[in-house]
Amino acid sequence: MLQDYQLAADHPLQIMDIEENKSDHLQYKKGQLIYCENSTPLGVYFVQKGSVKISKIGCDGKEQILRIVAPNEMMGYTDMVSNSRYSSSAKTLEDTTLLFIPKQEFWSTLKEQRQLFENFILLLSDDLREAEEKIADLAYKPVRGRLADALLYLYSKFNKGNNTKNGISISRFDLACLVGTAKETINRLLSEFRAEKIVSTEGTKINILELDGLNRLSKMYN
Amino acid sequence: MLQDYQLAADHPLQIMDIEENKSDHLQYKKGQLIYCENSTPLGVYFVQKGSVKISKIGCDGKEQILRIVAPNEMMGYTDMVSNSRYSSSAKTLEDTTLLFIPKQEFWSTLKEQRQLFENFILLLSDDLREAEEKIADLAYKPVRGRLADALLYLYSKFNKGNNTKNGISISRFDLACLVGTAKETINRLLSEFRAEKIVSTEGTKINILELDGLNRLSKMYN
DNA sequence: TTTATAGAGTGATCTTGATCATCCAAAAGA
DNA sequence: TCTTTTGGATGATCAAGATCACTCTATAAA
Repeated sequence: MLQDYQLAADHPLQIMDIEENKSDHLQYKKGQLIYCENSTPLGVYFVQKGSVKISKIGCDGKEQILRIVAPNEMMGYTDMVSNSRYSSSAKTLEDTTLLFIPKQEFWSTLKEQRQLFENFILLLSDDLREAEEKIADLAYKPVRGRLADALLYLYSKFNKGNNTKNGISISRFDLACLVGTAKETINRLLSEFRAEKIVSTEGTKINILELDGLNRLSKMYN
Repeated sequence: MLQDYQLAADHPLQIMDIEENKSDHLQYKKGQLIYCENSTPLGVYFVQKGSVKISKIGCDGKEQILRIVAPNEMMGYTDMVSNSRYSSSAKTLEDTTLLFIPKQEFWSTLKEQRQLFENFILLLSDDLREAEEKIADLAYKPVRGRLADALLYLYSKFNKGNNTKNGISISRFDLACLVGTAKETINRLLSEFRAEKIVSTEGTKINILELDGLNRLSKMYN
């Protein structure tokens, strides 16, 4: 049975010869750890349902979220291809179903198909460009602009098929870790955004009312 | 004539079939622009002599240096393989000699040799891990620790063969752009480092006196 | 030689955002 | 049911680092 997956949003990847056994599908509860820093990568994961945060944790417990992995996206490949330990941790943001592909199988599938190889290079360089963008933003963009960026990022991740109506479910703490700031600062800025009618909140859920407003804020500083 | 190059410090790449014509060697003066944001990549560059800073510039003129490219390293590949405009600029830090390899030639060489393809993937994922490290540092490490990191980074870039004796030549402004801070802050911290006998300075040149001291400072915050 | 100009170095001041301390509401557990 | 826990929201205070305003020195230009 053949199954379509994606290396990333824009790079479709057909993984051939993968039997869809029940055993391949890993079920994780919300908040569960998938892998952690310094453990050894044994393969790659595809998110089928749910979402995962990839983050680095500093000595004083500070966490920086590097990316969110949404359905049909792959995760955990960087450290695996470098033959090094994981340099970040992966934890589910909600109940999540994953497909695990062992290292050997990943490489052999890639080597069989030249196109997949090229797509993988494309995926890595897109990741790199995104990371470099984030570096520049962290260095010089004030938190206000970075929060706008983060909300737009989450919106693009979670509202792909326009299925949910502009709602983002993420804790203030995780949002702070994504933006690279303290959760109190996030609360204060969300209050401002609420006052400016850019977002509304119902508990943990954040509704984007004015996408243009966020885009304007995002561009204000670069 | 065959010539050895490297995709990165650890990934030797033999670029075959490249004639060493005089015309292939581009000479740049110190401070010259090689390419700038939003222009179209036409190929990749190998640094043969000198050094290049890759940076992004914000609206208020703020510059963030993403990496320094030293001899035998390649640059400008990320945007080229993504088929997008340059997302950063490249400017020489000193008089520099480059080798330019056109896009077509780069791809065809890569496709001829499976090993090069794999090395390229390794290079990209190493770059990505380095970028993610930088993201976490920028988010939570104080400038003091980041300056220590930057000096260690520059040391590793410029003192590869242990040829120069621990000296780094970089303007305070460029160092500030690398660390992601203001040049006044760099001056103040360098004064402290001088007082602590970790570095000494002669004009623009920074001499590292205590490599261990820098390593200690770097690890103090993560 | 004299005069600009560029970059190092430092003090004074101000701003952003972190930290500490609560308070409140909702959900979960006993 | 009551109680405990979890996460949101806000005020008060504080500190890291940015900004402004200089001085000083070396090099380049006139």
